[in-house]
Amino acid sequence: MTSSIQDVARLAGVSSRTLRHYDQIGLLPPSGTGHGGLRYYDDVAIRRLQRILLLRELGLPLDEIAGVLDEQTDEVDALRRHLDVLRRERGRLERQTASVERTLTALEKGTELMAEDMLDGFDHTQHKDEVTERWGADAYARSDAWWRGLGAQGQAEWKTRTEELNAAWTAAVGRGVDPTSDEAQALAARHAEWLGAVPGTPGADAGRPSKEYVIGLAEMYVADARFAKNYGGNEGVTFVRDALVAYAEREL
Amino acid sequence: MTSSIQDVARLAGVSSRTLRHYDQIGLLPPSGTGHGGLRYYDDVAIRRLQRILLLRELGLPLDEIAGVLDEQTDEVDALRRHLDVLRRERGRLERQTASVERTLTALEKGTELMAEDMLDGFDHTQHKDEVTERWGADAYARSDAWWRGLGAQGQAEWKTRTEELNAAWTAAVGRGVDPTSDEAQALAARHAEWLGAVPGTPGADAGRPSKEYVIGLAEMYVADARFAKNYGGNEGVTFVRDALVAYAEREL
DNA sequence: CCTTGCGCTTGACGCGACGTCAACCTCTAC
DNA sequence: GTAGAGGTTGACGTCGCGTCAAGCGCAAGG
Repeated sequence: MTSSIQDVARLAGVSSRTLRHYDQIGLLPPSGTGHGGLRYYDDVAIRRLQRILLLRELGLPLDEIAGVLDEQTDEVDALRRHLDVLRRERGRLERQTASVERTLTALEKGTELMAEDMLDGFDHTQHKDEVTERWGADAYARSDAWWRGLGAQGQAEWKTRTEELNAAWTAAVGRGVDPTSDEAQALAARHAEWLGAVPGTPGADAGRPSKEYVIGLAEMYVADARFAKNYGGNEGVTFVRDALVAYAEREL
Repeated sequence: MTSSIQDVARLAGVSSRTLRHYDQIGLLPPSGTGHGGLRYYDDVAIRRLQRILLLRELGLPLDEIAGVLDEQTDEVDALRRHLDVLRRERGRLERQTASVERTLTALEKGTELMAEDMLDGFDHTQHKDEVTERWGADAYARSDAWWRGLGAQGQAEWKTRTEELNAAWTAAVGRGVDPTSDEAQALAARHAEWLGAVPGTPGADAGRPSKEYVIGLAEMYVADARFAKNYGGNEGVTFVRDALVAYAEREL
């Protein structure tokens, strides 16, 4: 009892292209070929196809399936390895979903804030006291003038970037990476560059903030509870500090 | 202040190949090129890169990122759409993980059973009563002889296929597909073919089980509590019955 | 002056599992 | 004779780059 490729395809719920693909890669050669190269499948081939489809349904890559079916690999082993892959992937997606959700709420909060008083924005005047106290009223005045000069559009854009940076930090914290890892250091670089873009910050004229300023700010982050909620709790804010300090020591 | 491609790559924690790719697809053209086509990036380009990387980190495809950055798409909209994609993908992975876990335990249970009395295997003699009662002692005898003739290896393989079929059914139930969908019907086809492979079943000589046998068996599945746990509870077993009946009416 | 080596360039293939034409063949029915 | 159904092989596209391969410009060392 042999069947044509379309019959098999309909029976198994796959496309004929898939069957020809499986033939091409040697996973499921037809049991025979007729006039003009037509492929014919007997019930042995169909049973092999059904095992292939089950394993494919479980997400195994085709070459793994080939290994399992040709007895070169233990099925239970292959499935266990695959389960690891699935779990990691799922974890990645969970973290990514959470990141996107945080970013969305941040953006929405940002647009709310935008409708209110601009000067209550995140990093700018919220830190007025610290800025004037540590770096002088002059620095604050320059920073404030720059902020006003941005205009509504520029301020909104700046806020967006600020929220993005926060979201990136909390995402990195959530992934549990090391503060000295390339990833965290890249974030620290972005953070420093972001700081350096504000004319009031010491060293901004040279294009990058001064080492002392960055380290001082980083320490202030852990000392001030208001920052903890911006960077994902105590764990998050110490992570940010460690990354920033490491970066400042190395690059500034 | 312009930087070379390597400087930017290190700063941002990506490869230079990535930057050239972004240039190629028009996502991030360098701010200028020098002698021999060398790419130079100013701080505007670097900030654009940083926004790109943040959005990429959130899992957005590059063309979506381009749309967002070039203001052709609303950022919040894009993220919300993306969040849908992420959630669906995560759900798929969760179901897949669960399927693999069920299959693994089924396989392990199968190997345990194999070590015990073979004749206590799932579908064979467990149904002895029903088989003899409905289809006669003759059918049972032929089925039994076939089973013994399989030998230890063949019996083990048969059990594996049986467990796989069960796992596929419960997976389909978990995904909530329709009993008349192509997917469920393909499973029903596999189920019928599996039944037809046992010489004792009516119609097996013709290569496929008889319509009445399949429907009768399907109804028996919902009537007998022992089947419910094999196919994922009451919901599962009625699903299996519906799919099998629909298939038998159409194809047998 | 020549070589070595670094950093950069463009160009191209590879991955995974097929979808989707395109161009052609074979058989049947009208 | 011709249209149509169902098959064939061949090749490109997907997505985000990694990874050669071959070559160019420039600086240091022989």
